[in-house]
Amino acid sequence: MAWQEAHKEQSKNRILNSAAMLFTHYGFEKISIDQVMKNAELTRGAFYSHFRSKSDLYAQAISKGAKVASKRKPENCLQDMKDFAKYYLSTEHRDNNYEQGCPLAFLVSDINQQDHQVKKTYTKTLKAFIQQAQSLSTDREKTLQSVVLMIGGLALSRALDDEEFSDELLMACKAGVTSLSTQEGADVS
Amino acid sequence: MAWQEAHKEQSKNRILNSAAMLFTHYGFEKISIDQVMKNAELTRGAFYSHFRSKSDLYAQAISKGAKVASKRKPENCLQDMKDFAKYYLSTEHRDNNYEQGCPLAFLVSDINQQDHQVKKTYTKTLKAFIQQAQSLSTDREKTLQSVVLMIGGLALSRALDDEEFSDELLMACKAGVTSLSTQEGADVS
DNA sequence: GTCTATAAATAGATAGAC
DNA sequence: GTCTATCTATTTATAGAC
Repeated sequence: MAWQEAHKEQSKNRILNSAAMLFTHYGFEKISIDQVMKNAELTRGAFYSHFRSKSDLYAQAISKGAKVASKRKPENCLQDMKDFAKYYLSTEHRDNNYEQGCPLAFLVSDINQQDHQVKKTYTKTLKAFIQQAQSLSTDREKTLQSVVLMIGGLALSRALDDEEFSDELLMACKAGVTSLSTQEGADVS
Repeated sequence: MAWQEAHKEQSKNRILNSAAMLFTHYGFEKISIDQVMKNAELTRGAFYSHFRSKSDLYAQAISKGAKVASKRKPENCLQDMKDFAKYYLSTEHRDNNYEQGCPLAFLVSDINQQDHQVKKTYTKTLKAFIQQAQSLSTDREKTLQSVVLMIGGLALSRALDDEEFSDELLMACKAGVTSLSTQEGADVS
């Protein structure tokens, strides 16, 4: 790869990381292109050399953000759903103590308002997320239920003003995922 | 009540219904005060006689919207969770064929970005929703899991670009709620 | 209480220099 | 590719007439 291409790739990555962080922390509509670029240590004018529009950035940031969140999870998470849920439904994730939260949960109800490309990318990202969870399971229906308990539970817990209540909700969802994966061991047909 | 007060109350109700409808259909940030007022057949200037700010309207619209959604549900819904889930997780609700969708699901990931009053109202509204579900159940943890499957499942299904996949997700959540309420009958301790 | 008019700020996107 | 400067549109909120 030529020097110029490598430099461009590097800039684009800085913009994407900046966007994924800011969008998950503050929401897509609340963040301007100017803020994204300043955080990436660039200026507004340079933006359009990398993306066609703010919406184009959104789609790519969702994909990127989910990959980063995926790499962050603990090593033993791939062993069973229970460990994965413990990480995903942690208070640290809810309170966004990581650099980026999972876009699937943090932005879920915003996606319906966006254009085709954003919805398409979100759908693809959720499918990959389910695929990953499915590898720890045999029953697709139970996998879907676990995924909804995780993404939905995290999203709901973030909307609440009552920490004790929010904690209770996270715990109930973790217990739900555990229960679903335990049922699999003793499958009844 | 004097005529003037009754008139004011009527105007405020028109604004609230307009806002609850537009916010759930198009999102809070995408809708301007001007659009809310035009839909309520009033002009922008009149808005501030009823609400202190757009955020104030948001909080009250969430509360109002949840009440309207609650009144809409079929008669037999109060009998068991299964019937309630069938209504809540229907494709009609997902596709927003009603005048207003349930704000708890339609706006869930937007709430975290709003001010204290909005989060407070959302929390109170969710608690009332759970209270209603709790009356059909004995196990609080299972009630919370069912509520997350419903609100989270509906929110997720709305973000998807793939109708078949979205339908599958709704079905899995309905099955999850059914399974949870069936487990209650044969409680194992 | 409702209207018209306007203030004041911010946003997405483009133009042109280097 | 990145910069500064600017265009154009939209927004929340306020002022003052009726």
